Amino acid sequence: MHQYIKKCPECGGIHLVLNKEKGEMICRDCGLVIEEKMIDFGQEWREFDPEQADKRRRTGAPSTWTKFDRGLGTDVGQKGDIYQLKSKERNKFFRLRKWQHRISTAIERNLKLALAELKRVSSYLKLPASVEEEAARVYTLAVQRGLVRGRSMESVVAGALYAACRRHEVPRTLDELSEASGIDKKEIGRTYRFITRELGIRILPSNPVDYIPRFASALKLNAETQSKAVEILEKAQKEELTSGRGPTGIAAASLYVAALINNEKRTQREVADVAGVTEVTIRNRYKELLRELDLKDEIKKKFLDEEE
DNA sequence: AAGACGAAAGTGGTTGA
DNA sequence: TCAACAACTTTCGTCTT
Repeated sequence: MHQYIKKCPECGGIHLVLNKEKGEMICRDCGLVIEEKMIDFGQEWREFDPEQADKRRRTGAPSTWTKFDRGLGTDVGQKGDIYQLKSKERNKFFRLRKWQHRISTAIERNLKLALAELKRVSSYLKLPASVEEEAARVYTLAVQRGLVRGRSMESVVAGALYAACRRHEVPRTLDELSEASGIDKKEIGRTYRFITRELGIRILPSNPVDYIPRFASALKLNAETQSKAVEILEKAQKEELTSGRGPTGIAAASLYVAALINNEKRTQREVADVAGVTEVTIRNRYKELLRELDLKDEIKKKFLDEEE
């Protein structure tokens, strides 16, 4: 995925994300899909010898994880043709059908419900289709491995969504997921950790920069301030101020400082609210930022400018 | 009166024995 | 499995605008 600094026509956010798999440009702020028709004709794999070519080439109907059977359902014959068979064969068919029924109903019924819930939550959060798809995939795997047993379906859905968001660098906080799904934050965190561990999904630590656009637009800060915040954030990362700290706190502090510098002052309270952290955390990060980066000068300069 | 600041105690999660 | 630990929160009193 590559990130473009480009303005979103819908919400004015500056971060558009190109998703090559789906050929979409997605706005991280509002989830607007900008160029759905963009097509990547390239292969994502390379062939070095015929054996690999055999393994890697494939084709078939497009399949999707957001349908409970990935749009590839098969039923053991229902129609009249089975009555042409001898009774022995017929019994076999009935047996197969019964088995298929047993296996599939449990999982399928669960999936149908779960995917409906998943759709609900993801549209509430305005998540792009690619994330929804990813979450559906994760959930399906979880069901097949029996990881849902003992956990509520909803919490696993929420956990899958959270994981999908992180992977696609469209992070939502646990609080937001919690609000959208009505599941306790802790519960989501727990199932999230559980299913990612069990399924061996690797997730990069979330990057504070990813939060900037959304917070900024929630605070109605202009694009300049956003860029400033990103700039500050990058400096902070160089100084290793970011490791170990909660990404939202750092993002919030950078925005707060950037807003000060750009004469778009917001109170700590306002920033804290949209970022889902407390004022205290912002203050701590903000102090560190001032101390470690030479932002003091910039703020001083700003005041000098005002006096003129 | 509202916002900013900082100290102190509490909470939940991670880590390492 | 338990204790130490860091990050973050809550709460509250004080200072500044």
